[in-house]
Order: sequence, then structure tokens, then C-alpha cells
Amino acid sequence: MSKTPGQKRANLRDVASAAGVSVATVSRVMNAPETVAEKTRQRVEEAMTSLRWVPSAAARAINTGRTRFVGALVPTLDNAIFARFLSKLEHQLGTHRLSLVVATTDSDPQTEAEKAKTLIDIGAEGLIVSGITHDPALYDLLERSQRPAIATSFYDPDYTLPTIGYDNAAAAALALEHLTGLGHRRIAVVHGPRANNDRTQARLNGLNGSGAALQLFETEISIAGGCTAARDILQQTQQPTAILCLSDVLASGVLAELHRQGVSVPADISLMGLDDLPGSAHIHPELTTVHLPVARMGTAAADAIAQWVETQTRPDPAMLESALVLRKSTAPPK
Amino acid sequence: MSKTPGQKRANLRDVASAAGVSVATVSRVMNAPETVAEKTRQRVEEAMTSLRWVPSAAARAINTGRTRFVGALVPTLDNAIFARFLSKLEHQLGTHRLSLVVATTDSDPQTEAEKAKTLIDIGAEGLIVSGITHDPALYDLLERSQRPAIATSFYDPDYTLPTIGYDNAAAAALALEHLTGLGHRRIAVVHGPRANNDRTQARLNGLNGSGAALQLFETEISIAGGCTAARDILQQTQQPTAILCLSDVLASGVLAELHRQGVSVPADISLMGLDDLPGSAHIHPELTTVHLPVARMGTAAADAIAQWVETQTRPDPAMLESALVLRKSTAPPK
DNA sequence: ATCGTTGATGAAACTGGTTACATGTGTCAA
DNA sequence: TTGACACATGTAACCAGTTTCATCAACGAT
Repeated sequence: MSKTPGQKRANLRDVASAAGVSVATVSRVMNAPETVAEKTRQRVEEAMTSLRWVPSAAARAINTGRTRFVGALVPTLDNAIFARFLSKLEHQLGTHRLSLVVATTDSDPQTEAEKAKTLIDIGAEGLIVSGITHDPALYDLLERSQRPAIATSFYDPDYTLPTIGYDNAAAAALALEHLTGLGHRRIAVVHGPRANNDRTQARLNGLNGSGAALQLFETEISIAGGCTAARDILQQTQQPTAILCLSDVLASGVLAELHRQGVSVPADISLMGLDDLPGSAHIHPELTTVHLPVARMGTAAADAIAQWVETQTRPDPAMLESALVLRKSTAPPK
Repeated sequence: MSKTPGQKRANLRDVASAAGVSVATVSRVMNAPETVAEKTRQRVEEAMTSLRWVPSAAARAINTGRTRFVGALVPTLDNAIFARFLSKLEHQLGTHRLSLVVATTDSDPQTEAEKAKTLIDIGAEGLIVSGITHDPALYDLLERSQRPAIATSFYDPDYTLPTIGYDNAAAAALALEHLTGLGHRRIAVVHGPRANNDRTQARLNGLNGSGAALQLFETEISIAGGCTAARDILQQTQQPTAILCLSDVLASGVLAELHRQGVSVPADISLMGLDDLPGSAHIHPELTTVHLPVARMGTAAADAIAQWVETQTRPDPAMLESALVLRKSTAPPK
């Protein structure tokens, strides 16, 4: 109701002529106000508000070459571990005056490559990806576009991209050592899909050579997936004395099903997770797990990509330590 | 190693001269390939790849006026309810070839206004905000920039912006009715901060006039917050027979603390949530709650904002129904 | 042979800012 | 009085694309 229909949005020149100055002066009012005389600046500012001028992001970007946002590709937002990571990432990017575009890949490398292309297309200055197995199209895109990109949730100093993450194999080994240290020798391992998932694969690799008899159960990473796996485990003729879940979400599901079936944790069976979600300290019994430093990873990834896009210097890979978190869900076998 | 140091990125004119055509033809190869002769197109495409040309998003945007991304402002990513919403939102935006920029506000209207400004600054075509109480600066920004914006998690057909959400008061009333229907007359209500939070306020409003004696416990929305509230409740001289949490996360925390204190649910006390998080069906006992249609809300919000930015037609507000989900955590008082 | 039509292409204007460089004015010291 | 210099401002080129309109060749119909 306040705007005349045919009136298109004001641009810099409109503001300039309304204020009786040149476009350069208006631009200066935006970018270097201290170089403009006080009363000139006021005239310009009045013109800006009366014309309801809003600067065009695209026009600024075409000159400065900066869009001030980066993209992040994560498998899903439905797992709290990624939500937590993104939360910190977004916050820390903010301190560098960078915004975050989020895209989910459903753990499909092809989807990931497509979404990466979209992100570059809309102007992302850099990319954050999860893990190290990707579609060739993604590498090709990064090479062609010359955009900075860093890989997270994984540590490998020799990888093409700088990695900022943790040693998945070591984290899994840490968990397994805890169980074997308690005396467990028959252990069920519940893990997510290994297809296209280097983190899962690395965690499984970390489980070799422990001397314990491991039985693997693959399922989808969700509470429901954990329930299914627990049912499968309970149907085994020879029951394991401990269950190691390579993800806390799976452990929650397993625990729910064990509850339902009247199996007591840790009296009847020990249960261990890996992730350390905020909620894991509060389920019953409190879950023993391995803490993955996703919050620090978010902060570190933000700083790294910001440094790269601001100063063109490629950041060093960084390894963040994971740590055993002893709580109530594990005990020696009976 | 493959690039000569001093060489700057190729642009349209470089590609055009390399292919021996005009810039218009190269542009056509991008945007209307069918209007270009087959062999010309091939020459151009070869030039593109050999020069490793990547189109500039900014330059395209300055002409088309489209950046192809919208911004979403949510209080936090650490609550699964918002993660779920964003997950669906992002997915559905994808079908409209739009990307999603995420910003978190920590439930602070001023932060929200600042982040909104940043989103507009970097070129967001539209905004999705949560709730209906906002800083005046936000309204001013929307008015000045003339950007489409819709409000979610709330339904109010008379609000300035189109709202796409649910009736928070009705959802809370639904929960309370269930408890009073079971015979509960002394009920503890655990809720998040009411400051700056219209959803919480609306839910509390929905609790009026039930005839039951309600006692309110305000705490932060987190598992830990729920634990604290549970401790407070258990210290009351006259114990309630039921606890109504206005958020499932709070219910999880309350439940954890009740477990720890040896209070049995629902035998000793009934517990009810509101949200219906994916995990709530799997905690022990399975949580009775009110399902909030956040997934549908994400989809609907994506469609609405897409419609608005594509066709300039303001979408109608939409109310999505919430529904009682009966599970195992409630029973008649003893 | 001539005209009208279609299809492919190019020249140049245009988008909305930033910025290098030029210009003009006022102040101060020599 | 004059030259040096700082300061405020303007002119115009520039960024990297899109798009309008003109041009021209090829083709079929008259």
C-alpha cells in the first residue's frame, strides 16, 4: 500500500542524484564513511532511507569477488552429531563475518557432488565436506573452480584436502580396548552402512587384532536401526557379553530394545557407544562411550576455511583427540 | 601444479574468443543450448573445459536478480525439533532449485535481527523465521528490503507475515486434556524460558481453565534443564500426580532424573511431552506426547517461500494439525 | 527472380555496484 | 604570493555476465 506499483527498486545512481552527489560518494558512505564530509554523508543517508535503498549483494560481489558465505555438506541433519557440528560451525563462521549454506547428501556421493555444484553455482567461497570418499565429480569441481575445501570427521594428513577431524580407527579401538579390558571376549558390533562411508569403514578397521570374537551387525543409523540390530543380537544362539555400537544413536536404539526385552544393562550385557551425544549422559543407564570432539571440530573447521578464503593460505590438517567417557552401561562380564 | 601462477580465472570473453564466437553465443550455450548450432556449441564447450571456466554467480545474479538461496533463522540447532524442520526445509527447497542458508539466533530477537540483516546482505531472496515476536529492526528490514518472509512454528492468520505452523495453545491444551481425562488434578508443568518466546507463551496460555491445579517450572530447554526441573518437583511437599513438559527434550531430562531417583513412570507419576521427537518413541517408557507436524511444516514452508520468490504471490497462512500420541508414560493417578 | 520467413550469430547496451585516477578547494609554511 | 599538501568529491572504467535488437545466410514459395 505504501509503494507505487510501477516503481522499481532504487539503485546507487538514484540515491546519488537524490542526494546531489556522485555514485562514488554514495559508495564511500557505505564502505569508508570517515572519508566523506559529515553533512554530505547525512544528505546521502537521508536519500538512502527515503528511497528505501537496499544495496545489491550481487553487484557488490561482482566487484569484490566475495560473497561472504561458505557451504557445508553433511550426510544428514537428523543425527544430532551433525547438528552439533553445524551449530558450532555456523557460530564460529559468524565471528569471521561468514554465513553458512547447508546441504544434506543422504550419504550419497553423487548427491553430494550435485549439491556441491549447486553451492559453487550460487557463489559459495569455500566448501566443508564430511569424510574423504567422494565422487570424482566433486574433485573435478573443486579443481576447476579452484575453491577452498576442507574435509571433516576424518583425519588423514596425506589426503588431497586438508582434513580436520579425529582418528576414527583409534576412537573405535579405544572403545574396544575398554570392553576387552573389562574381560569381554564375545562382542557384538553394531554399525551403520559401510557403503560410501569412510568413517564407518575406518572405525571397523580400528577393531582388528583385539583377540576378542567380534560379530558385526550392519543397520541404518537411527534409533529404529538400533532396535532391529538388538533383536538380531538377542536371537543369536550364543549371546555376546557386550555390545559395541559405533554410534550413540545406535546405542540408544539397542538400549530401548534391550529394555523392552527385559535385558538389564550392564548386569546382563554391557553396552557401549561412540560419539558422546549430549543426551547420552542422561539415558538410563548413563552410556559409556567415546567422546568425539565435534564441537571443537566445528570451530576449527570454521577457522580453517575462513583463513583459507581470506588469506589464500591453505590450512594445515588438524587432528582432534577423542576420549573415553566412562559411565554406567559397561561392567565386567558375568 | 597444472596452473601457471600469474593466470587469472577465465571469463566469458576469454571463452568467446577462444571459441571464435561472441559472448552472446557463449551465454546462450549456458542458458538456451537448443538455440545454438550443434557444432558451434561443441566448440564453445571445448573452450569452456580447456579454459576451466566456472561461471560467476555474482555476475549471473546481477542480471537475473536471482541468487537462488533463502535464509532460515532458528533459535538453535541443538534441539532435534529444529534440525528436523531444517532437514525437510532444505530438502524441499532443493526441489525448487533453491539452497538454504542457516543462521541461529539463540532465541535473542536482537541477534535474530542482526543475522537477518546479514542474510539479506549476502543476497537471500527470502527469509524463514521462527515464531512471531521479533525485534522492530527485523520488521523494518523486511519492509525496506521488500523481501518475502514467512513465520513458522506458529499459526496466526492475522499476523503481518504469512504464518505456517501449528496452534501451540491447542497443542498444549490437547496434552493437558489427556492428563485431566485420566483423572490428574495436580500437575506440574515444565516449560522453557518465556522471555522472547511466543511459542512457550502460547502453550502456557493453552493451559488455562482446565480445573486442574497447575504448578509451573521454568528451565532451559535441554536434557539438563529437565533434570533440574525434576529435582525441583520432587522437593515439593505435595507431589503432583503428573508432569507435563512443554517440550520432549525437557521430558527426556525429567525422565532421566526420575529414573535416578527411583521414581517409576507411569506407576508413581505420569509424564507427558510435547513435540514428538523421533527418539521419544524409543525411550523407556515410551513417551506419550503431542505430535507437532514439523516435517510437514518444513515442506510447506519451502513451498510457500519458493512460490513467493518465484511468482511474487504471497502465500496463504497454513495451519497444520497436531495430534495426541498415546504411548506408555501416562496412566491414571494412583 | 523475388519475397518472406526462419535460424544462427554478433554488437552493444545494460545490470549495480567499486575504485583508480583526476580535479578542485582550502590551509599553511616559505 | 606561491608552492606543497591534505581533503572532499567527481568521472569513468571496470567486474562478468544477460538480453535486446540488428544482421545475414539459407530456404521455400510465388
